[in-house]
Amino acid sequence: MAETMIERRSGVALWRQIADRMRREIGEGAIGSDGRMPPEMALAERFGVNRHTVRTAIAALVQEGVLRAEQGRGTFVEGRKRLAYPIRNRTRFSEGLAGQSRGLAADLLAHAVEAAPIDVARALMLAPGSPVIRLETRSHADGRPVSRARSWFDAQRFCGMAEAFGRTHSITAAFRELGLADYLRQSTTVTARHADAGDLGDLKLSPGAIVLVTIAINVDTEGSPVQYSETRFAADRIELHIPGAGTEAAG
Amino acid sequence: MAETMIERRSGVALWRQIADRMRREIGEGAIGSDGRMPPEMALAERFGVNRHTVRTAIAALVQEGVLRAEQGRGTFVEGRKRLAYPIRNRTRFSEGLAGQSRGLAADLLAHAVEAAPIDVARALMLAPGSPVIRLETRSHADGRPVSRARSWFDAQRFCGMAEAFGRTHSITAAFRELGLADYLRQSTTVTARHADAGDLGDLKLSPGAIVLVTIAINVDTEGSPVQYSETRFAADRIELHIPGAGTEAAG
DNA sequence: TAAATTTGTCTATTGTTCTAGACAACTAAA
DNA sequence: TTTAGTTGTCTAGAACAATAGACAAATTTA
Repeated sequence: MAETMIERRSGVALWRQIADRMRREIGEGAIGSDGRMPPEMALAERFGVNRHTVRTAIAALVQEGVLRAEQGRGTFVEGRKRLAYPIRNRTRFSEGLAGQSRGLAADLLAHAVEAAPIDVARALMLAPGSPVIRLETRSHADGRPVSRARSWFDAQRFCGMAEAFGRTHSITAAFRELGLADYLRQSTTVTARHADAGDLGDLKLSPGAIVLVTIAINVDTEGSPVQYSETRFAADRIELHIPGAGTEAAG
Repeated sequence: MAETMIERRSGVALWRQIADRMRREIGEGAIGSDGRMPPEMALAERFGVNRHTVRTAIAALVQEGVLRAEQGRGTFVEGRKRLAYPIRNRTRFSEGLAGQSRGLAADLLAHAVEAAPIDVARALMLAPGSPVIRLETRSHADGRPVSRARSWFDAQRFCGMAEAFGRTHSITAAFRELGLADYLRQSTTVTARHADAGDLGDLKLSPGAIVLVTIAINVDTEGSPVQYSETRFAADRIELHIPGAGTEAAG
């Protein structure tokens, strides 16, 4: 059934009325509060117009940066405040974003066992060329990808890492399955650069977008390195928060 | 030169943008403050659109009652608050409306010398059939007609009344030219009825409109009647205000 | 893999808005 | 009376908005 608020022949195009209304309802959280918009057909039915009219309205909001449409998946709310990703001694993906977003998830894009590159070997305190497990993961919040990480682990110590992550979708949980109950962030380096082709695809970015890159080393409670990772965050969706020195006790 | 505030392809029709803007500027007094709108061509040029587009905007405001268009004359601001026409011992047309409106004016529609009808003779304390001057006048405020009066004067005492009014466009000034320095309102009777054909034409009313009719007698400072008049006010443009008994001293 | 869901693209048609020009009708001023 | 200025009406076409249907492309689910 059609809504009452859409007026025809009013001098204001239907798509403009619908776009204005959707923007307002998104702002109020009345629609797309989970980050996902109803399908175009549902909106068309709700407003009593043709699907193409709704598409024109959506296109206007995409242009404004309010929405983002993904073929085959749906239309999502864009342009909300950046999520604050805290970097501290105990940096955990889902803990850090919990409360700020819904639909937190991480998935495994690829994994391999390879000889450690120099950087990785040095960070993990392994001999160059030692076997390491490389995990390519991607994380989502509010139904949109926010980060893409490439992590390396000592292949001997964390043998079933890829499988454990595939089951649990969590580094923390995978570590626990493999006998590592706790780990701490030893160091984090932050840089920024333009998104490359891989970022564009995996993070659904537009050409020219910026990614924040963190290079991090996690260590166990003994101080031995357990993970070296390079993470790319979509800079328009995430900001990194480094708490002051006093906020958290050192490990 | 075109205004900057009119956006094309915005989903809001040009005529709607122009109508909204004109309504606002009228309310602020920035346009049509004298009751008269610029010609359609001037508006079209100002907004950088075709004359027909301006006409659509005007038609919308006419529909709202904000404007009134008169073929051959122009477009005028309508629907403002009724002007308050005060009725007191010293009732003077232009004094009463001064400060409420601009463009006050009165013009002579017709005049004649005739034998006094019974009502008129009684009011003017003349013998029935005595010669009287009949003046048909019309008054404007804010560029629109507000009243239409038929007045009778003693033809002997006020011989050149029609000519004096024709020169001065004012009963008060005409009286003064003819030696009557001051006069007072003796009585006023108010009724209301539907506009007749003459009202429709002279006051530019729509069929079904209402006119307030006042029947008044003015007297000189001696108490002798000098004017008998029947005035028809456009009820949607004028309201009559009769001050309380204490507001003005009796003559 | 297959089916269902969802967004993207294309064609065609209809209705609305805007432009353009001409002329009629009316008013006011010269 | 004539002229200029103004609103009213008509026709025609271009640009934009909305509808309708079909199918492609991508993703998710069964």
